[in-house]
Amino acid sequence: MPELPEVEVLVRHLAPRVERRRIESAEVLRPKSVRPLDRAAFESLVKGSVIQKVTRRAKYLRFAMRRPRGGGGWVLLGHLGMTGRMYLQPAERPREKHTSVVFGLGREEFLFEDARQFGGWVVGEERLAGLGPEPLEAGFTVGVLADALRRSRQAIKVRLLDQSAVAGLGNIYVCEALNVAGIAPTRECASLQSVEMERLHRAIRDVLGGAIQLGLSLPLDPAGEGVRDGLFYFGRAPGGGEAVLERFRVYDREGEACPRCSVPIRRVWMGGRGTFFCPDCQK
DNA sequence: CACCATGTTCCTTG
DNA sequence: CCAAGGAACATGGT
Repeated sequence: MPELPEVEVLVRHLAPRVERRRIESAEVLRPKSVRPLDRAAFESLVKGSVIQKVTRRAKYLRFAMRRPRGGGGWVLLGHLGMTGRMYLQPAERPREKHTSVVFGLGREEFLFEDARQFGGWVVGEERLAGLGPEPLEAGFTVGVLADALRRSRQAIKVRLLDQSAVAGLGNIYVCEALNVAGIAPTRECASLQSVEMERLHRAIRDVLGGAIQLGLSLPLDPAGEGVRDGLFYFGRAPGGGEAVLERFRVYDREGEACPRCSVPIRRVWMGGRGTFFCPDCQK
């Protein structure tokens, strides 16, 4: 479930486990998962490099790398796409069938697995150009949001999805934030009043911040027993149980009662995606 | 079999 | 230049 909160939780999980470690070997099992280099060039670039720092920008994981023996620094971006996962496991454990890229860290392997192959690794950070502000940083003020929306005639749902006004929201959290803000997804950006802008600004921060807190509160890698670390099973109880935690107010809840006014949630098609909202309290 | 899916990029059309 | 819409990517779940 990789939108900003899931990536943030993953970064915080991975950083202390991989920073300062040297990648002893690199194996690209699916060439599609690395760009712009081919498999061999990517492997030789990565091999021997040290992961210095792992941070997040929008939905990207940013790995600050350094070549061995005083060599130069470079940047590797990871993106999870729709189904990507990154985790560590003992080197002797069999790899999941969709394992795409493997970094050998001695007794452990750092794996990138991606069934649909929409994600992958990118050398360099050109992809970060053009991204809007980080919604949880101090620089993301109501004024910044208002400036990004004021002149747009697009529907607010579509604009928030495209990463240039605000970075990191995906289909789920756009629906959630608009519900919390009480704004219909079909509203033209330029029509938002300043009170609505303030509600939206707060809603974006609250929804993303709350999801991060939830993610951080869940146990990851319980006893190392799972093949994966459970990070992307937010909606389920730890250990792979079936109990689904109450997470979303409107996303994937067509026909269910709006948590605020109990009117059935509706689903429409916008920006090429299913869009969930309350027809009564989102105006 | 049909339809849906957390993302991004590219292309066409208006 | 902007906006809208669709397709593509490849696979799995219901």
